[in-house]
Amino acid sequence: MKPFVLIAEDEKAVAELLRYNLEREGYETAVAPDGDEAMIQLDERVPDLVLLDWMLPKVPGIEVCRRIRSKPETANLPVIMLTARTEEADRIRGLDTGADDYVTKPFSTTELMARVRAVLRRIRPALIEDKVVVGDIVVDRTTHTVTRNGEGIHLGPTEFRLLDYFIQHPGRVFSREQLLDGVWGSDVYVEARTVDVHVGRLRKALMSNGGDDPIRTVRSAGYSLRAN
Amino acid sequence: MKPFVLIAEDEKAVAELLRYNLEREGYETAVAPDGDEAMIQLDERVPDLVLLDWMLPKVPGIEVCRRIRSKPETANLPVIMLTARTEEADRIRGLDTGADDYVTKPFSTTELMARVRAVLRRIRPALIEDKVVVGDIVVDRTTHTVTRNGEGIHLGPTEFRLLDYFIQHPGRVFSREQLLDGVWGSDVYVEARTVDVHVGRLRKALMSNGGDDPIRTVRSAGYSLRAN
DNA sequence: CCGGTGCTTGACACATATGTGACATATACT
DNA sequence: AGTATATGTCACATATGTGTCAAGCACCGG
Repeated sequence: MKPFVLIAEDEKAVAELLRYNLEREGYETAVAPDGDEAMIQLDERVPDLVLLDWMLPKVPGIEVCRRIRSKPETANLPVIMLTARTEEADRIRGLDTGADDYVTKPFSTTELMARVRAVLRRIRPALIEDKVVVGDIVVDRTTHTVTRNGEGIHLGPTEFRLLDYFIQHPGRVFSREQLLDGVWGSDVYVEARTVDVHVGRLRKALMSNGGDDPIRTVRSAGYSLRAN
Repeated sequence: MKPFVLIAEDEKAVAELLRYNLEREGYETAVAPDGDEAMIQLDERVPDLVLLDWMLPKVPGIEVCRRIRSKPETANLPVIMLTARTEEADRIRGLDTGADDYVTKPFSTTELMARVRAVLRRIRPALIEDKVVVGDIVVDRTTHTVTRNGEGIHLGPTEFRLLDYFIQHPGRVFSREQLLDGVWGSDVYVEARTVDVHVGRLRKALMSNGGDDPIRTVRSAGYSLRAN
């Protein structure tokens, strides 16, 4: 069962970005464009996590958060606040209200995804897979370790995140742009060709013990992890 | 290649609502505020689906629907009628005219989205699904793979797009010009004969495992994928 | 059965995408 | 500071895909 995330955010572009990234990391999502809608959806189905915009139309995010905490069935529901305000005072008020984490806009997608994972791991450890296995490759997020056929493999940070990204959806082809977005973050600018180099490094590392190439090149489309 | 939906609706608020929700779900949209405008836009570019208001200024929806059905190139175009009238008689008249579905205002957005998906899945499954099956051929867009009778088939980028295009409308015959437009893009100039070569390559690849030719040559008209 | 038109297909020159070693910086650790 | 490790780019070699042509085949109407 996929973790279900409610996105309470009125800016369409931001909501879409969140939805896209969450879904590709294997979450189920719903979007509420204002505070009222958020409350309605919360009544319909309790999510596993709420991403809550601070300034939400109709009912402000902080009020939504308060109401979430006041109802018994959602009292322990993890909430991550999104806000454009950077003032420390607000931050403290947000955490006081019971938000579990706090991210200021503009945020890096990869960072937010990491926070989402972190919060869920803390509150609902069972929902998050810490160890993913595809074929003979094992990725352990808690220890930051990769093994192939039992043998440990050393990967640099970027190669690790790259493999971690691929392993979310084995077999699926990702364009260089998607990989740059998901692995490097949508805010940094690097050449698309750089992806090739890192894929090459990842390949070399994964094949260092003699196995065959687990990454498939799809000409004019991108790369994918062999599903099997 | 997003599904393209034409919204023929004069009430701006409703049209906006539809547009917002459709675009959020990954559709491309255009709005026509009256019947004349709808007909003009239909001539310019044939959409994948039309949302058609019953009471449309200048040319009423039911008449637009009739005209859509009478033109060969739009005869099978999916149409969903929107209306405030709830009378059974109208409903029947609407379906008689050839609407594929019928939604009464006020409608729930999620319900309408579900109907849109349902109609498109029925009429043009290939637009919605990321895995399409025609006969013994399976095209998977997410993994960029093609299999026939379970055996993997390697296609170059152009051949893949060509097959993907054919599979949108199994059985339908496409002229070389249509294929150039749809597969290569309307901006590049290549010889019509080139289509022949690529069709040949696609055939060879698809028949490499011994199956029979899934593509039909229609002399002096073009090519089509055998519907079954 | 013949001629003509349209289609198929192998060859090939050219275009484009990808793989990879080298290198100059950046960053982290001691 | 000094060392080790990572990173992003480039340049060039290689692999793969593309468009065109032309010779030969298939089909159709007479």
